[in-house]
Amino acid sequence: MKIVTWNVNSLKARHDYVEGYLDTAKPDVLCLQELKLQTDAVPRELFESRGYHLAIHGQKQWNGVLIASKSPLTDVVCGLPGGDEGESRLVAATVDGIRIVDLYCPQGQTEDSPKFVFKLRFYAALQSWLAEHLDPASPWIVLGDLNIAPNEDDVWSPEAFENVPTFHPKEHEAWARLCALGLVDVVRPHLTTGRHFSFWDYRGAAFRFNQGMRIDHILVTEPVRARVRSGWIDRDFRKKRDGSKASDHAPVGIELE
DNA sequence: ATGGTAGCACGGCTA
Repeated sequence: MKIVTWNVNSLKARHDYVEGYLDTAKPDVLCLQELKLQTDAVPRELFESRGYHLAIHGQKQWNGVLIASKSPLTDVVCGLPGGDEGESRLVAATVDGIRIVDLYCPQGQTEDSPKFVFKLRFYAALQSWLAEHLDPASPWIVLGDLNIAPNEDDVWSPEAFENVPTFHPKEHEAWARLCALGLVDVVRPHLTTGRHFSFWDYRGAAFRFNQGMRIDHILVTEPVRARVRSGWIDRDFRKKRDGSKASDHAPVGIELE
């Protein structure tokens, strides 16, 4: 069972990329972020013609999340109570007995920005919501663009990102609180060599210089962790294809037994 | 040099 998370930076602009990904990678579950489309504007046929079921929490212009799954999706929940301030940043569903939470967490802009306050509030609400619903002894997957680089080797320059959102001590505390609920990063152990990032800014030829960050993650509870056979980042999908532009994020995936 | 690029939507915000 192959499960993938991908911030596509507009599903409309990335329609052909997603199509190419579905047909080559053939994920069983594909969780997308930054659809930048209302729910009824999502091109359902792109997924349904390939046998996927959909759970969509869309939004015009910004945000928007979606779960596509070969197996039926049940108990769909949209939105994070008390945390998302009406923005579409969380969709959850159960697939083959696994609870999957697809997240697009706020980016935070700068340390002194109201956006950073929003980000920390979002994480506090996420922590409360998970503490209420998640049982660490049951199979859960919390994934998506979490907009946090948890370790020094998850940013291309820890010096440049000191006290900067996405690599801020307060975010590292939020990350630690998530892990304390019984969640563990199952991708990182499979990235054994080099600097492995999932996001590269469009500016400054960052991808060419591999000046990126690892901010897209897959966290799981123990029953899922025991089934993980591999984890990876599909770096090639950050490259241009047939002259069309890529998302600034690459897909991140795991394979379950 | 407070830059650079992309997407949405057509001026300016967000990332």
